Amino acid sequence: MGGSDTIRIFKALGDENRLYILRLLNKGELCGCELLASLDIGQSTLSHHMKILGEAGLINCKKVGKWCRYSLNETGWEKAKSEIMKITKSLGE
Amino acid sequence: MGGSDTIRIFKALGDENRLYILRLLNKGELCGCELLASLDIGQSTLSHHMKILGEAGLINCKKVGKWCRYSLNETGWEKAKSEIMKITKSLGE
DNA sequence: GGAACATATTGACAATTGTCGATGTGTTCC
DNA sequence: GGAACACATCGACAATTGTCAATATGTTCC
Repeated sequence: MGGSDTIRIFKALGDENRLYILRLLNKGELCGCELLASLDIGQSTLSHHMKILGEAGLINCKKVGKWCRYSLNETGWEKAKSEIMKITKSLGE
Repeated sequence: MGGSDTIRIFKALGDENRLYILRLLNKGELCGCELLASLDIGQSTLSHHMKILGEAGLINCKKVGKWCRYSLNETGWEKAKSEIMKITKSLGE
């Protein structure tokens, strides 16, 4: 069962700053300091959010020198989609 | 913009009991007392969860006598899907 | 090695959330 | 009307969460 995996994903999506971060990453890879410039939160808070998004499988962090190049990670998104599709299968027939 | 609407939806999805309720409703309409029998929470807690799901546009409540016939509501689900599709548009190309 | 930078971790705190028991509201049926 | 039932609301409380400042870790470049 995709039980608590799925919960973790939707929890991760249920925060304004995190959703905003994901919308930014949709346009391409970004590092933490670039994200920080677009948000109104401290660096430690951003780091915390990135951890939650990473643990949910929604983003990746590719280390390049002292930077993290953050990008969307397909696996978490696929789980979210498939859960929604499973529940709404009976709708719209 | 579908801003805080979307947040409310994902927040609503990010709870174990609520996700379980939605999976049950996927199989068809149910009233509160039927849901209650399948869960391990009190009646007031269930009512609270149903309110959150309703405000998120994920379920409907069709009043029939003293019962509520709860069912999935397409509008919330469509918003969730479209938000996910929008963010992941750049993936899997 | 040391300064400067990017990110992670820690500890503290306020705000939000999930839960409960008790009570309120509205309906059915005797 | 009154009992029994389904659901909603209220007030309280513990657990979780988002945030910050301070500090730690790891990297680059002089």
